[in-house]
Amino acid sequence: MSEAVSRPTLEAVAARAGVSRATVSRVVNGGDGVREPLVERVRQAVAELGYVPNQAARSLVTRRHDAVAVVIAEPETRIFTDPFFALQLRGISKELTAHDNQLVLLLTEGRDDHARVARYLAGGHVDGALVFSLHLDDPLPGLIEGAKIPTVFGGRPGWSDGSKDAVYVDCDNRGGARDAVRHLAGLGRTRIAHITGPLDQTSAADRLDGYRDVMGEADPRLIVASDFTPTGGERAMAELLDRCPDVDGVFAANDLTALGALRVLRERGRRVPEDVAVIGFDDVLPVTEQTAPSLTTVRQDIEEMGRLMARLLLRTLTGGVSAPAPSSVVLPTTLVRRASA
Amino acid sequence: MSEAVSRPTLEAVAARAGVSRATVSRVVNGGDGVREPLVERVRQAVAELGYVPNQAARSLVTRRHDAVAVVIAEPETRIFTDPFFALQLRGISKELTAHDNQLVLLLTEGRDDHARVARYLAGGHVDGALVFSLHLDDPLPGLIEGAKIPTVFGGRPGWSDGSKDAVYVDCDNRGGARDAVRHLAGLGRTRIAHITGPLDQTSAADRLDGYRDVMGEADPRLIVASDFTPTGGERAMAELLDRCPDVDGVFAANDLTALGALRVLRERGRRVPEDVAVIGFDDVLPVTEQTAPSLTTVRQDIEEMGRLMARLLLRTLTGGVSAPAPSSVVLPTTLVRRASA
DNA sequence: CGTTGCTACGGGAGCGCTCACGTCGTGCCG
DNA sequence: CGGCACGACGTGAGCGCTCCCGTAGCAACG
Repeated sequence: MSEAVSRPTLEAVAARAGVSRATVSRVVNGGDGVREPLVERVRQAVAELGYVPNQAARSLVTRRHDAVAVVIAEPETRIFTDPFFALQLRGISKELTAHDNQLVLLLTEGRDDHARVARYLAGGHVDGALVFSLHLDDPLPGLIEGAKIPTVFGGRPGWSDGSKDAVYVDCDNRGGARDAVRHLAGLGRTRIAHITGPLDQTSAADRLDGYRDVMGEADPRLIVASDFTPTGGERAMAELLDRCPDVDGVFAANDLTALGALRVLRERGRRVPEDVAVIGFDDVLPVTEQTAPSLTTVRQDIEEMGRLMARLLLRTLTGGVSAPAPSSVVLPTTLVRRASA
Repeated sequence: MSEAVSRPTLEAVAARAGVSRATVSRVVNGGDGVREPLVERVRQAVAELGYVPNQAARSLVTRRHDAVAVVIAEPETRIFTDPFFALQLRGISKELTAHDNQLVLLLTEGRDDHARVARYLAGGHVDGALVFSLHLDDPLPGLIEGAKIPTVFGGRPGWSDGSKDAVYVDCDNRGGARDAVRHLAGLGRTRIAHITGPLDQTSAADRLDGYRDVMGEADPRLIVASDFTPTGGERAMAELLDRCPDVDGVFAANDLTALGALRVLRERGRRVPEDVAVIGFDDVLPVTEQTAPSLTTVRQDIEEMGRLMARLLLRTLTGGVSAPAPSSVVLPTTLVRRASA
C-alpha cells in the first residue's frame, strides 16, 4: 500500500471540533442547517487535520460518483491527427471540472474493447457517459443502452433502430455544407466537386447531403469518397483531377482533407483560388491558418460542443429521472472566408 | 437518481448459489481456494443475476481504486496540434486497461487548476499519477510531492530542488540530437543551425545540448529559439535565413518546427535537401511522411513511452512500499532517413 | 405557563464489500 | 484407529460515509 498514514476521517474531525459526524458531514457538504460558529469550528478542524472526504465511502451510500466516462471509439488513428477530439475533450474537461466531476477516459480499439467498455459503464463506476464518433455499424450504442446509463453522444448517432431518442450534440453539418457550396457557386464556380468523409459517419453523410441540396443531381463524378485524412484528401484530389480536369471548386469534407487537396493542386500546378477554389470544414485553427493559401472553411465551435455535451449530461444527472430529458442540440456553423475561396 | 433497479449484491449472488458472501468474493477475485464445482455454481449465479462488483464498496476496504490519474499540464494549445500527447495517451490507455485500471484525465490550464489537481491527487481517488510536460517553473511537482502519491513523469522533470529521485520515462533527447547533427555533418554540411524548442522544458534543452556536443562553440547565430510549433518554426527559419544566408543544414527541435521551417525554405526558394538539409525530431508519422520533401527525423517511440510510464507506475502500485522503487527509463532514438536530409 | 412548531444537532443504522478468524471435514500419519 | 494438520468454507466486524429520525432547545402562541 502506498497510503502514507491513514488519513483523518469524519469521526476525527468531529472529535476535534467537538461535534457529531453528522454535523461535520453537513458542513462539508455545504453547511446548510448549521449555525455559523459551529461551521467555523468544523472548518477549522478540517483544515487543521487536512481532512479530505473519502469518495469511496461517500459513493457507497449516495450512489453517485461525480465522474463521467468519455468514450472515444475510433479505431483509426484519426484521433492522433485531428485536433477535433482534443478540442472537444478540452471543452468537456472544463465543464466537468467546473462542476466537480471527474473525467474517466475510455479509448477503445477493436471488438473486445467494446465489451470492456460496456461492462465498465454497466458497472456503475460513473454517473454518465459521453460517447464519440459512432459509425453506422458500431455495436457500442446497443451495449450502452443495455448499461442503462445516461448518455450524450458527440455527433448525431447514425443507427436506425431503437434509441431514436438519443441525446446528442452536433453542428449543422448539412447547413454548413450548403453554405460552403453556395459560396463556391457565388464565386462563379460551376464544376464544384465534393470530397466526402467516411460516409458511415453521419457528419460526413450530412455534409454530402448539404452538397447535394445545392448541386442537385450534378455530375456524379464530382463526388469522390475519402476518409477525413490529409492522405485521403490527396488521393481523392488526384483522382478528381484525372476524372474531371475542368473542376473549378472543391468542397472538402474537413480541413485535413482540404489540406491534402491543396497539396495535390499545388503539385499539379493549379492555382488556388484562381483555377480551383477550395473550402474545408471544421476550422481547426492551426491547420486552416497555415495552409498555403490560408483555407476558407466552415467553422464549428468544437470546444463549445464539448462543453455543451457535458452540460447536457450533468443536467440529466442532477435532474434525475423526473426532470425532462434534455433534447439534442445542433449548433450553427459560420463560413470563415480566407484566401482559398 | 438514475439507478434503474438496485443492482444485485454479493449477498444476492451468495444466496442464489447457496454459499456465503466470502466464497462469492473469493470466486469473483480469482477463485483461489475454492473447489471447482462451487466455483462453477457461483460463476453461474453471477451470470444469471448480472452481478457486477460495486467498486466503491471494494475501494472502501481495500483502499485501492484501480485508477490512475493522467495529468496534462500544458497551458499552451500544443496538446491540440501535436499528436505527441494523443500517442502517449494511447500507450498509457492500452497498458492500463490491460491491467484493469482506469484512466482519469486531468487537463489543467492556469494556477487554480493546479490547486484543484493537487487536491484531487491528495484526495485518494486514484492510486497513482502520470504527469506530463513540466516546465521549469511548474509548481505542480511540489504539490504532487505533498500528495504523497506514487507518480511517474513523462519526460525528465527539470526542477532542481528536492525530488531528484523522481521516476520518469524519457527518450534520449541529447543522444538523438547528436545523431541528427552528425548526420547533417556527414552530408558535408558545415553551417548547421538549430531551431530550439521552449528551453524551459528539458526535452528542448537536452536537444540543444546534443547539438552543442557535436557543434562545439559554433556560430551562436546558428541557434535560434522557438516553441515546438509550426508557426514558431516559420518565424525561426525566416530569422535564420536573414541572419545566416549561408546556412546549409537545419536541425529542428521537433517535427512541427521542421514543418514550419520547410515552408519558409520553400517560399524563399531554397531547395531541400540540396541547398539546405532539414531534420526534425519525434517522427510523428502523419506529419513527417507528408511534408514536401518527406522529413528525415529522429524517431522516438512515443506510444511505447506511454506504455512504459503506465507499467512503471503499476509496478510500484502492486509492489508496495517494500518493493524497490523502479528507476527512470530513457529510451533510445533512431534516425529515420527520408528525403529532407 | 403549557403547548405547539420549528430548527440545530446527535445517534444509529447500513451502503457492499474484504479480510481475519473460527469451524468443520477430510486425509494422513504413527 | 485416534490424533493432528491442513484446506475449504462460513461468520462477524468494520472500512468511512450519509441519511433518517429522535431529541433538545427556543420562540411564539393561546
